[in-house]
Amino acid sequence: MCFVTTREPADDQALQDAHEIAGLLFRVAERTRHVFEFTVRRFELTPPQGRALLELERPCPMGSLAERLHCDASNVTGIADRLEARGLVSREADPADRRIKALVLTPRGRRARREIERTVRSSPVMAGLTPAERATLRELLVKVADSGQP
Amino acid sequence: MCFVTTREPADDQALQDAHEIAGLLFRVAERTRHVFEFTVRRFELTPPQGRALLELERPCPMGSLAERLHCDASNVTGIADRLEARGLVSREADPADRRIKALVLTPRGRRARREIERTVRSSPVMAGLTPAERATLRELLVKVADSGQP
DNA sequence: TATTGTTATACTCTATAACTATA
DNA sequence: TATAGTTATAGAGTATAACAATA
Repeated sequence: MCFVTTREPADDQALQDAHEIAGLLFRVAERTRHVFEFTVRRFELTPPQGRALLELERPCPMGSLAERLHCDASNVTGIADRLEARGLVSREADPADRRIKALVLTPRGRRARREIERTVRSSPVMAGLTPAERATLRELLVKVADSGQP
Repeated sequence: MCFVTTREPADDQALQDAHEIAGLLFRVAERTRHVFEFTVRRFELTPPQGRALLELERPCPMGSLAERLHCDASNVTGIADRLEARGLVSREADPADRRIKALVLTPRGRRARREIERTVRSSPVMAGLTPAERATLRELLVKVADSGQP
């Protein structure tokens, strides 16, 4: 019950799969985004603020943080202002090059970060998979996450 | 070379996998988000505008679109204003209930939507997988995408 | 002169609340 | 009165450009 085309039906199928996977990844990404927004809102944080906090497991110069967040350096000033105003991070000048200011989590910031990370990692997004399926998904996602340019 | 703990080592491993998968999903989601932002910027659209366009494969009342975008209805007014100003959508009042206005893609909006969808679907995110791996990933993502509340 | 971070500006997204038109 | 969409408002994210301090 299957009319085979005259050229590379297997490739066509692979292409179809690729398209569908991209669409699925998009859906899952949207859902992850939504769950993250909901998560950080419980800490009265916006998504960029929450992402900044997650990136600050270790102290990080503001410019480098801008790169990690894929945004202009000038934005980090405002984000850092708001996090600093709430006592979650502090600016610390680099003794060697005083132009550089690193953002450092305060004890309170560390607690918030730990809670957010814990919540994100226990997110319900992949409930409904068996342990074996999760292991397989893990392997495939590692490949996906590592492929291409960051 | 493996000291087994006294209680459910398999469950512990499953839990570890779940945590790692959540982290990986987060990374892949971030990357997908970034690729999408880059994609729609080539059309001089913002991510919410691009997402709105993707949702408008079929005409859709503004309130329903707000639900799909997970935002307040008042935001859709502005997004629709900007898309309409650029000739990508039009508002069409429902003859049966004239409070309802559906957003409808213009021919130009359909072309833009088609291009964006094509670009998203051919995104390089899952390059580096074999056809068999893609098929497996597809199945698992279907489960993930369908599990839990939307 | 080049780099790091800041400030000024403008635009968009977002939620809340008050409003209009329709039902 | 209830609902769909709008408007007003305020806060936040974003990029660009001009700026200060430091190198």
